[in-house]
Amino acid sequence: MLETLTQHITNRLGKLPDNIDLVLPHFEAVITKRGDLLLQPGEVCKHVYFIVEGCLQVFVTDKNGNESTREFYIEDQWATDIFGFQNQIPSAEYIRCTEPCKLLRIHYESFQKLANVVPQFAAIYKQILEVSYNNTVYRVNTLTSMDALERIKWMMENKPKIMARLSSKLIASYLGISAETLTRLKSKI
Amino acid sequence: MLETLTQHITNRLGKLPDNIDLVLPHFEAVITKRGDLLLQPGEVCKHVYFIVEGCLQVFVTDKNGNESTREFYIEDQWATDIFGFQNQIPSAEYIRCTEPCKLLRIHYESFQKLANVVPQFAAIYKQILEVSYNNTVYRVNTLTSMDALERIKWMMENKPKIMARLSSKLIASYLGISAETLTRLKSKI
DNA sequence: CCCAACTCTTGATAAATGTCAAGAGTTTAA
DNA sequence: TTAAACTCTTGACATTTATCAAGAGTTGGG
Repeated sequence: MLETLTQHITNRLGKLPDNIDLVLPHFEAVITKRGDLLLQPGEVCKHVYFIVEGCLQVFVTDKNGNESTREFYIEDQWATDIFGFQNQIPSAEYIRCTEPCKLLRIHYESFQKLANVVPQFAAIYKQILEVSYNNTVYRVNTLTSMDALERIKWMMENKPKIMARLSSKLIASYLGISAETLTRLKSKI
Repeated sequence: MLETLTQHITNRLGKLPDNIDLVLPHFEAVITKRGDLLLQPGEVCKHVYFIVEGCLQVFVTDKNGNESTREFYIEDQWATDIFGFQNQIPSAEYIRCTEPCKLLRIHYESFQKLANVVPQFAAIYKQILEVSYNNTVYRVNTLTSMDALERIKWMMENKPKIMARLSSKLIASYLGISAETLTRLKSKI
């Protein structure tokens, strides 16, 4: 599994950093089942997860227990509750495996150490932070400026893999609509 | 105006950095009128703005021309379209002064130079990026998991200054509802 | 200081989306 | 392999929110 991570780092930096051996030992393999929870509200998020295989759903629940998905992460991506992680404060979110997963996780202390000691690691973190922020900004703008049908079309164009891979219920929870509305509107396209 | 920025930097770093004189000369004062646009969709965002006095609205428009506000920024905050700025690509957003403003702006080239040369500047940027990302994550979660009334209450508790300062129309555009709905629901609290 | 332009509120109505229910199809885990 | 648990779709209906309109109040730039 570490080869996947090595490849990911190489791709991001353009070359294999010579200090890669400082980085890899800090990662621990985790094998999960479908439905496993990696984080629950109130819990302090101790890890950042790199996805070798599988899919993670980051979500919250409302007063009625309905789930709203903030983001899905798949192969070659990183998932965590960044703010809770960086500040080591209780999270408001769940992280769940939507399918059996092969993950590599790095603990808070290791992460901070690498970020301070290995400039390439800090650089990758900054890259990911900027892209994540941008994605979330985009998401706010789609949620406030598009109706349900437009958001569905947006997702089909911009997240076709996610759209094809996950159940309607999960997709609907990402789009901020009910599963029934998703079914009905899809037939109008 | 530069004193305000100096104070801001001191507050964030805990002390006045000794290389502050490397930083300040890169900032240029901008005085605006109510309604002035600092950025329009399609334009490449060349500056980051520090608000000494006033309020900036970052928003998009939908197919009908309705405005959706992504964020309001007030005194002692920074505003820009970070992704468009960092990648120097055309923006999708507007930035507008909701009132006459006193701003300090820093140009893209200067910003990159300082981020590379002055570690404290890079640190503040990282801080702001993390907090901005967190705010936006929170915003996605409120937009998808709360109804209009809950979002209004959330805003009254979490953004009371913004709520008191801006018109209903602007508040509504931030909450993702019409101004009429805001009026009606406010009377139910 | 004044008036045109904006703002807030309220009503009537329309449109979008949610909720509940039920049946057929599909998947999963023992 | 099979039963139980999900999933998808559709219908009927309820609820939320938007839209359009109009009048009273407020404001800010000349």
